[in-house]
Amino acid sequence: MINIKEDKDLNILNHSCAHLLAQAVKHLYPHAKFWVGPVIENGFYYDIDLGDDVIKEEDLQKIEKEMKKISKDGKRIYREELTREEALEKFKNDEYKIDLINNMDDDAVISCYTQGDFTDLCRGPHVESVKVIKHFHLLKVSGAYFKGDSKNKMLQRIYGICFDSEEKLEDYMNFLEEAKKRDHRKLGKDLNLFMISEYGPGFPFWLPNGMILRKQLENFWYEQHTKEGYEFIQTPIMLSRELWEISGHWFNYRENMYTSEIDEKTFAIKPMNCPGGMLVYKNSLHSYKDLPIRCGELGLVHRHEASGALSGLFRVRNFTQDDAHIFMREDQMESEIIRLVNFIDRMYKVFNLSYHVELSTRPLDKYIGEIETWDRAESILKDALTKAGKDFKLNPGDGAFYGPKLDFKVRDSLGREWQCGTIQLDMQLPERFDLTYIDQDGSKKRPVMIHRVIYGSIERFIGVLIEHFAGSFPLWMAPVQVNVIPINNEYHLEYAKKIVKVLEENGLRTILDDRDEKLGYKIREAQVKKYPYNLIIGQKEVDENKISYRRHGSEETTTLELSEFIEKLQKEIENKEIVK
RNA sequence: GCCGAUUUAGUUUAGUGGUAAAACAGAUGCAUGGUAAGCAUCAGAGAUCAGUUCAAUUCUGUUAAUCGGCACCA
Repeated sequence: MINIKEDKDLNILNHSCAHLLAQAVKHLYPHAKFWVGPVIENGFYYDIDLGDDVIKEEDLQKIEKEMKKISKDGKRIYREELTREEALEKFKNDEYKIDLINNMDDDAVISCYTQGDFTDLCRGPHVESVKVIKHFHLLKVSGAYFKGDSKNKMLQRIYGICFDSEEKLEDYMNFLEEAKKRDHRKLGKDLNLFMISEYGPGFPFWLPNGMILRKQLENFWYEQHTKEGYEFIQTPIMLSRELWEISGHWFNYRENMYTSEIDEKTFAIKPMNCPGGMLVYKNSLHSYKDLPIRCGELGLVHRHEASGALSGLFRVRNFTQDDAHIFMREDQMESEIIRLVNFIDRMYKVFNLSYHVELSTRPLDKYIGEIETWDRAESILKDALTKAGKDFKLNPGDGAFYGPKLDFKVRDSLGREWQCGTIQLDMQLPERFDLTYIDQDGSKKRPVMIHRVIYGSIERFIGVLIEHFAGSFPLWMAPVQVNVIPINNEYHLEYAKKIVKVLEENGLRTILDDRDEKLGYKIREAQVKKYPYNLIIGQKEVDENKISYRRHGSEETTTLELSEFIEKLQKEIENKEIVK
């Protein structure tokens, strides 16, 4: 997929297209005022103040038409440089542009671009003429807070994208269509993986097929973490308010927490697993020799997410974090983080997921602890990443309130990024809970702690996997692994049943399609349901005592001895193969 | 939570100010031997609460959920 922001030519073209959009909007809505119109990965947008007017989806066509008209007219685009005073004078009736000018550095070059009857304050560069802006499409319209702050008023934002050929534009539109087909919400319904009831917005229900995915992921997780030296716990869903006051959640995370009164005391349902983990650590004394302690928990958390934020399995109100807390000595931090980064990399490779890492640093306002502690924690994370040989993007101010973090972001089918894994250094909780270990010299020392998840949430991770595999899961995860279809129930059912029995005895999730239907009908359904292996059992197979299979997505038929077939599948499962 | 849109059967869609149409899925019967939809019958629907109207699924508003964004975030 093309990243418009990073493609130099397309970047300029899209930026010019944003100006073209603004010009067209100005023609149709003369009172419109413009904030900013930047280029983004998927095109561009422009934020517009239309007063009481509202642009609706159907108005986009009208605006597009006006844009085409202006483009055809083919005016040149002129650059002009201004002094600050000239600029303030020129845009004196436009509070948005004045705001921009006033926020520019003293030595900034102030320039504006003019095309026909439209002038916009802009750094540029731009294409030389509006006539080269031809292959574009306005995609959506939405509200967007002025300066990205929900306390400010809402402007109207129009999104669009522009290419240098009609063909590329069409390709992109086709890509959007294709992406819709792998939307996990649609596939979740089609494949009976999960459901969300209107009685519980954001609270997913897992259906039998989805449960198998979950179970496989959980088993794999336990297996890998055991190998990595983790031990496992389970802490309560609900704990009393005092605990959340100690942890800081009560003051920093209260609006996202569900609470309840029990025996006249306030309890909160856990939005995070850490405080419970702290209590477990404190349950016994620890020697320096025992560190690092890696303590895992598949913990079900509840968070009151804003209604507008909910989205399928990607953003829900209860989810299971594949959490772990690692308690260690300061001298163990770096090696432990490097080890973790590599562990996460290994886990994602199994799913063939690509990702990138971001380092999120101290939030500007909502944080606990000392700035020096934060700085130290941030530099430890940075150094560990560098030593692990990972590139990363800096995400200033995006850390959790208790510490900086490394975020592992995975893309969905539409190119949107979702945070899955995260490594968060917490230099606050050990302090707040007065965690200690006994050092070599018998003195009490404070351990440092990491919170980390790899899947992030099992819910979100499954959502990503559904889209990533378009519902055709690797054999080891697939809810149904083998579908057995006898051609004629009268003659082949008995043999088919025998095969099903052997497959099941060998641990393969098998179903028998013995419905009284024509073969073509059953084959079609097998394809639609994306069963990985479909066995067709007819006279030939009965006579030769063999099986014939067709792999999902292929039209080839292969005939094998049953034992060979089982061996092949077991190998595919064992290796967690991804068949493309 | 904010801006905008949407809501018809289990699913996907049509249509209408006066009896709501279909495909797939479901039930029943018939048909069915080689790789993507056999036939017939049956059953099943306008989210919510109001308003306008002789009459509302259709118009207006409400609430809810969902979708696209924003803000927030795993």
